[in-house]
Amino acid sequence: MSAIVNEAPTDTRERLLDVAERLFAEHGFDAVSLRAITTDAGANLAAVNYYFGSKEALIEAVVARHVEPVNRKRIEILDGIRQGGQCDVRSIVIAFIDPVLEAAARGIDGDNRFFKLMSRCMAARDERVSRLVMRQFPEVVARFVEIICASCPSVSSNTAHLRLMFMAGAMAHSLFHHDKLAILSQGRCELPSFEVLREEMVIFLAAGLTAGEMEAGK
Amino acid sequence: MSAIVNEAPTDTRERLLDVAERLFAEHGFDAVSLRAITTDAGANLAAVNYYFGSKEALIEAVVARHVEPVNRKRIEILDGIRQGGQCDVRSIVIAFIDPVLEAAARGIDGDNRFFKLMSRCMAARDERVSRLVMRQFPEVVARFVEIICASCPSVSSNTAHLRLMFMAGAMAHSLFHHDKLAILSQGRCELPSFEVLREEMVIFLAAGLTAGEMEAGK
DNA sequence: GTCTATACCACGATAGAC
DNA sequence: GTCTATCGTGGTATAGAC
Repeated sequence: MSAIVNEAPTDTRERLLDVAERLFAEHGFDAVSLRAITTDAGANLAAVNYYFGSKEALIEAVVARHVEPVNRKRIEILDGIRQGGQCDVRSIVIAFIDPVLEAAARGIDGDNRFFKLMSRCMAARDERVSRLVMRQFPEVVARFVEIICASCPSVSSNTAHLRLMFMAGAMAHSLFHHDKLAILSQGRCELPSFEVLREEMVIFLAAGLTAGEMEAGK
Repeated sequence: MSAIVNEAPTDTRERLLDVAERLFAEHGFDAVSLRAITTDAGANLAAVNYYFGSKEALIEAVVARHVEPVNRKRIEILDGIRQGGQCDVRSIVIAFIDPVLEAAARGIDGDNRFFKLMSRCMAARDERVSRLVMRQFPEVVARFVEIICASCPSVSSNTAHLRLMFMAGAMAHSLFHHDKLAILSQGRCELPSFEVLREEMVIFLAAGLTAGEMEAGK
């Protein structure tokens, strides 16, 4: 199909990443064969192994391409918050969520490719993605825990860690499965736009993060 | 190893389910081969296809064995709440979470097999598990949405659906990944017991569900 | 009915030719 | 750098033994 067409001046390696990303997001890591990827990318079967070493390494490369900038952006936003002196919980939640939504919006096509990819990773207990997560997330976790504790004096470090985990799970799951709401609700729930979903998420998670805090202040 | 040992008077079909459950939970659906399952269960390779029709159907059977009683219990608890007239959000959250924790506790071994299994399902966009979920969860969703709306007058049906999804995601993710907290936190967070995790979850989720409600009442 | 042996095709990986 | 050939392993289907 897209055999010799060189739509963009991308080299084989990059074409493989693009195709793999699209197929992985839609069908899952295991359901997509290297043969499907290389055929679609107009490359030879052995190309993946040549450029990446293994299917596992390809998966890691596909994921890392998105996760790294997202986490960099998160920390960047947290830095801005700390300097600004403002520490309301709402902006903490937004610092966690928005880089993900923006990364998705940057995607070439309008579908939820990035959400799907991300959520597939979070549930993949496989070592292939786990390793990447373990290497990259400790810093993000530490930064968020720190600012949560600063913003909510009554929340201990242990609790902050747990609440961060709840937040991550809620976000990943809803971004991944929000399009199933119509069926799950038997038509009683209309599909939310991403703007609505984002706002609902922020409200829910901010309330959860501050649970037990006194509600006196704003 | 466990070749001809007939530890319990279980038939082949049940042995296959037990072994598959254990291996799936630990390594994932795709990582476990039918050969590994049948060998461990002391059965022939073709046994899975004979009893279940396919690996996909085996997966569905393994999952359904746990999901069905959990959802039955959830609705049972909700019925009790409605009759009792009490409608505080805390008991709604507990009605959602506890059947899962109890199902896990009923497990033969002390590990988190059931959590892992459940979480693997939630992220599996595969049709194999999706179909089961779609068939079984609409009633549960409807019941929880109904009681959330009744308990929180300012929460619309749409919002209730979304918050339920946040709750599901937070629960699944934290049950699945809580044992990674030590690494993710670089040792700064101690592993919570399930009692602690449960209580933290209830607090967080109850706060999220009632977000925007007036905090006058208990 | 329950189970076994076995054959089939697709998969990931790799060695070596070009 | 790229491709072909090949190997071991995966899920599946079936014929037939008990």
